Amino acid sequence: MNIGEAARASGVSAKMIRYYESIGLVPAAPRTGAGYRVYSASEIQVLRFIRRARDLGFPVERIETLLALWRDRSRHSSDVKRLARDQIDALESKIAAMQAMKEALEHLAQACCGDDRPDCPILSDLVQGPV
Amino acid sequence: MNIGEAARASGVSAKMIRYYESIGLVPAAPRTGAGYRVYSASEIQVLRFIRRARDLGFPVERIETLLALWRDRSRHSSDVKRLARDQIDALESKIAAMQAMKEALEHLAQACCGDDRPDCPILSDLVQGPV
DNA sequence: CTTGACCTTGCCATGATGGGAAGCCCTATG
DNA sequence: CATAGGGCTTCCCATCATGGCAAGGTCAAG
Repeated sequence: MNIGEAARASGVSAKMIRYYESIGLVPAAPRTGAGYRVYSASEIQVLRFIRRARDLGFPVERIETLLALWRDRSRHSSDVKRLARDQIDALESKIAAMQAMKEALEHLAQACCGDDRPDCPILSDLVQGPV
Repeated sequence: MNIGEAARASGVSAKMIRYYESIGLVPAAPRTGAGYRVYSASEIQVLRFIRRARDLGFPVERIETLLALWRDRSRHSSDVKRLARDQIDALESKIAAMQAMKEALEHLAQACCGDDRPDCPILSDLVQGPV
């Protein structure tokens, strides 16, 4: 299986597969005589694992740990759960920060009549700071 | 006022002030004979404006537009309001995406007993995909 | 044998920010 | 007056994960 096919099968772009290889997240794929990377079903599984972990917002660095746990048959599920909780916490704090921005903006937008006149509490707030 | 003082007064780091100048977000500051940038109160105001807009999550590119509207005395507040609404929408969609990640993870974490045994629905999900 | 699709590597760009180095400048203190 | 320390300058590098492009090799089908 060539890299393009592996990309289609795993949902990870060929570019990213090469990148993951370059940073050591996945082992270097064997090559054909012409230098083409060759993938088998188990590699596809790993790539899909990575893809799904990325979809859950895990940074690549954490995925390394997740993969190590996955490979470790004597792992403790508590370790996996802790990683998940950490990720949940990270997401929560980002969400909270953005929620705060959104609410501040909503307040301002609500106060702005949004017509043809120049007066605008949004700009006033930006220029003089929150009251 | 030197750049360090301007940074302290505006809450924008000296590094960022130079960056904003380099990308044309703020006009080039006048220099002393020795080449030091010099800032006056009105520049500080602009920098503070930028700082607050960044705090509300506006990307620098949008701030350029906000600054233009601010300077334009014949602006329509509706234009400002539209930018604010766009930013609210952008924040909302990012929040929604992260919220979805968080909920998916919470489901998984809830199903993981988190003990010394290796069995873990989180890893199972990553490897075989959401059911 | 040609054509088109695919692969390779390598470089550049993103966005906003920080770090650091090399070197110049200013001020205060001894 | 000399020197030390802190501030300024520019320039380069790194982040994080991803995409794009270009030059060149490869493979398969017609």
